[in-house]
Amino acid sequence: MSHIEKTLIEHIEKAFEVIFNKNFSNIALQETKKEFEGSHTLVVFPYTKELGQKPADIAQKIGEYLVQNCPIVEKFNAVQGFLNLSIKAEVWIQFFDTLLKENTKVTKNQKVVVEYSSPNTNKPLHLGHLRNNFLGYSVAQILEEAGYEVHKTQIINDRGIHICKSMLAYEKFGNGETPESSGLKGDHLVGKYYVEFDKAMKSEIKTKLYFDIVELLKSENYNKASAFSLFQKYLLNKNDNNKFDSLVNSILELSDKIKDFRNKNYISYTADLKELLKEEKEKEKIQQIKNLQNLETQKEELLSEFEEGLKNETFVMKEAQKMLLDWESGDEKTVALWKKMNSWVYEGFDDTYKKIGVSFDSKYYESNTYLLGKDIVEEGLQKGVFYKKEDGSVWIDLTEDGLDNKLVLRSDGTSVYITQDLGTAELRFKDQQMQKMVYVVGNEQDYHFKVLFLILKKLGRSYAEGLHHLSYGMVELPSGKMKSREGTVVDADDLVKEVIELAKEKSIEKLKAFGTFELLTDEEKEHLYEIIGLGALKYFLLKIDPQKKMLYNPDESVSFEGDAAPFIQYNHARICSVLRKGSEIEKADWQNGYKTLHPLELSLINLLSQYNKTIELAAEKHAPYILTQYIYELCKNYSSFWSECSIIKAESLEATNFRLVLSKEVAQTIKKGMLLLGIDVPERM
RNA sequence: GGUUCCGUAGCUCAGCUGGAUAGAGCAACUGCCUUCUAAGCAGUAGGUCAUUGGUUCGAAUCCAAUCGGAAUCACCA
Repeated sequence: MSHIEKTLIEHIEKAFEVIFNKNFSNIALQETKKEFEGSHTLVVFPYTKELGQKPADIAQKIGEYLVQNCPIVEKFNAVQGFLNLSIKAEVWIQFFDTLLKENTKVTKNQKVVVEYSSPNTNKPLHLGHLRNNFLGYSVAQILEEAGYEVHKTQIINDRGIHICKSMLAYEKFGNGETPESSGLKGDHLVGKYYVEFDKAMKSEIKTKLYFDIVELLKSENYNKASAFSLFQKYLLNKNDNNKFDSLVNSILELSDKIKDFRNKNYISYTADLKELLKEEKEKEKIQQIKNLQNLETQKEELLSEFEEGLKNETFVMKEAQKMLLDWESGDEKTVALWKKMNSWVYEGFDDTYKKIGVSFDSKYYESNTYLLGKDIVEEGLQKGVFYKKEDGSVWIDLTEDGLDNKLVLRSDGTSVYITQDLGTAELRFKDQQMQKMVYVVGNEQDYHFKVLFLILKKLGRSYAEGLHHLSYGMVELPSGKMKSREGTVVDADDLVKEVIELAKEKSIEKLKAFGTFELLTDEEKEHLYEIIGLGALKYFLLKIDPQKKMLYNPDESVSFEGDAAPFIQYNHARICSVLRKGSEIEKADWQNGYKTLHPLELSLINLLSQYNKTIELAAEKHAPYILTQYIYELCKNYSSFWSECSIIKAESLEATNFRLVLSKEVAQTIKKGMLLLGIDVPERM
């Protein structure tokens, strides 16, 4: 709380006591809305009951008292139950002066581990990873600014069936290709073979027979017997047993039901459910349509299960699964290939991380941690937190906490995802001794982390209370979700390149217009395009509340105007420009000599004073978007100030000096804040 | 079906620990570069805050129900 607020609150408490003979302890002020005069507002409604007077009267009386007795209050206005207070200009100027001198950075004496990025090593990073990376990096920076000791880390998913797919395809079709020979970035090369695998699997699956079966199952005019005979033939080809029998049976039964339902109720596909809903009539019909839709959804689900099942029966898939087993048993050749391809991927990732300006203090690999956690399972069993089923699998009952029963160890004694994460959390704590830990992971894992944290709590881990899942929504395209299989992913490297190119285009004409083009070396220009392009992209991704899914429209691209990074960077560059010009100007004692304060100057001082509070809030909520809002607000105010108030040619030397100092402070705050977002700001643009 | 999250201007989003006439940006329209960088400034227009009910002096905000959308509920990771 600022000195001004404190003084006001003290006097308001006093006023209540003197005028009404009442004591109120937790008095809160709020910012005055722009349309009204003043900077601080007391809302008096909460006190009306106790005081038994009209809100406007209370406001009036307290206002009068404050003007008389509180030395910092200049004047007031009372609108209904709102008492708006104006503070004297010299108080603001003095306040600003102390603001410049004070250094309020406090240390929290706590360590936070921030985990983010966590990619798979079978394909390159995409737009979703960018959101994750920018968020994680920025949250780490903000926590550090708020006084925490921060350790940035990631866990790399470097093992599993997905990597084996790339490896297998590489073995089959790679012909010894390398990043050097192909000119491809390592992660893109490996990603290419991941796609190759998918192609191979699909071509294996796309036999006429397969199509016939699926088509038959999808349609409603099937012949049950022929469906079965086709199906048997297909499976015979695959030399497999008839484990799909029941699945196919269910699908056929559902088809029957749907057909039946249609015939009985005469429902047509064309019935417009939404129209009916709007008019709220024909409720019966609506219900029927819903029932039908329900059946159809069920059928679709079974069908996709069937198709997935068929994929697992392909030769390539079997081979990939064998490869995984080989890897797990430490087969030399497999491990060597795995190492080689992973190293390509890491090189590619490092390039990308470097380009986008994120970094890590440590890395964990799942190949090292996937066996962890079994001792915790043992501990849990002893403590009675877990229980064992007859088949040897270990579970935890979370039904009392509103969750389900959850498996923590397979019946064959191997780890599952959550076992690993338990073990990894324990390992992290051993390594870092942190009080808090932030996992930056997509919201499809909300349930997983709920369970994870709950288990650690039940096991009595000291660090369990400090665990936080920073869950963020998926990045979607106008066409819907990004799917690598359908080729609708936005590749991180491509996007970064595009956005820098775009920045270059826009910048060149601007630079020429401002006469800056000749002042910069080619190297400086390239750097400028990069920080503008990347800045725009980062800001675009960070300014949205993480928990919301966000829409990325490639056609509209990333914004360079308005609420966007270039506008903020532009303000910084502009200030630097005026500061260069102002450095020649004679000094003057603005602290005592500058008496009148423009409303925009006042609000700038006010905003600058809120920096620490903003960081604190952003750190507490793990929310960089709170910081983007603050910086944008600051810039908008400054921009208005810029066009309203002349700096170099101000009305007095004191005014010029004051405005130069004010501008410098704004520029520094912009720079500091933007760096916490991972965005650099230029001195010329 | 259970759980969680979301629904605010044509579009993308703020506001949600209850307070004044619900705010920005984009897109549209009007002005403003002979003056510190116009990636800007000033303005116009655009809203049933999904719906209904409740709590309250006061609800976009809190509670309940309903409607829409998403995620999740694997001996996958």
